[in-house]
Amino acid sequence: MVSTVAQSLLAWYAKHARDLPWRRQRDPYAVWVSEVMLQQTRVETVIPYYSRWMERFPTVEALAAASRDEVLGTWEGLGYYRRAHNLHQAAHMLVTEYGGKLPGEVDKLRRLPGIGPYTAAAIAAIAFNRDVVALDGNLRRVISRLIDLPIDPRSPEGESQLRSWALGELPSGRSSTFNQALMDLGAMVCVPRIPDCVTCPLAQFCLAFQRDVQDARPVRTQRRPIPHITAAAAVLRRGEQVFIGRRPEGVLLGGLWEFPGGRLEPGESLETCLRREIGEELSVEVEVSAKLGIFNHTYTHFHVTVHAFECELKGEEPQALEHSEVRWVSPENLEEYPMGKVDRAIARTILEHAGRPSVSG
DNA sequence: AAAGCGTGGGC
DNA sequence: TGCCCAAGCTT
Repeated sequence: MVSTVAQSLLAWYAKHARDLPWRRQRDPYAVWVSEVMLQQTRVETVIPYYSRWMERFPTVEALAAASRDEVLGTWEGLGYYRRAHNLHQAAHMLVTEYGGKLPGEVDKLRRLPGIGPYTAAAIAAIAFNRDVVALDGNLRRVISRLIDLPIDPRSPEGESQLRSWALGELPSGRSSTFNQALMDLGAMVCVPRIPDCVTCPLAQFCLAFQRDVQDARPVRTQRRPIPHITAAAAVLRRGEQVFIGRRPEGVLLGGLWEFPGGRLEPGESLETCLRREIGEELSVEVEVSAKLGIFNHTYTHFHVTVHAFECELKGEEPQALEHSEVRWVSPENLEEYPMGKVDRAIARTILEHAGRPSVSG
């Protein structure tokens, strides 16, 4: 028995489903890659990354065989770099434990790094058509409005109400379509701001619409203000080469390469900061010379202003005290080393100073 | 269980 | 401009 809600939803989806690259086949690997890329990331942003990724790593085996820098380099710019690291790790596990095939069971999927409750359910539903609910931001918003949920949809109680509603409406054996239809409805009609209730196929079932409180659903939780910090970075030179280090795993921008440096402490000058940081990280003394530039950036939970300086080494060789790996590289080769936004901007500036225009803006 | 973890786009 | 958001996971 298919509920009226499901009937209306699936009829709408039959006409309006988005044509997305990862929907053109039902390869579990492709579904997995797309789901991980889509975590906290817009569809339009993901599409070009997804295409490049599937070209370079078309199978679990190809991904497992790739180098860390190939993987991170393909991911560069997408953010939340632990996702790429986890994808790589999970590919190794899949090759050794599952013959390179993704399992279709939620509990087995959950054991792979980077696969949480949502992604496990999404793969099980979309790729294997299992009768499970993949509760993402879209479904939380759509269902919060349908049932006029007056509490935080991420709280245990809110989550439980959303899930039991969805399970009750889910047409058995059509889970793949049902879940994706709710996501598309959330992405195109039941959008966060100014939902298009006039064209919504579920308006007749929507309690928030009937009560005209759709703008107040889902209920929002408060966020904390984010601080602003100042930092200094050093471009150490040895002849034509410059110094970079790889950030350790599990920290901000883990696994990516960077120019050494760090956060300015209260009352400290930029020069003192840089000499202190280089001493702590690399156990060498430097002389701070020309300023290369000032770079602003916003991360998830703080803003930063980075002052980059050319620095001269006094004799000794830098030690990798806080980096997992360090290297002297020619500026024209910097591109091969995956970096976050700020360090990539510094790298481009170095190239410009060397009289080579950056590749793109 | 609250906080850390990127980036780009819309208004 | 500054803030909010966009298919979450981990500790």
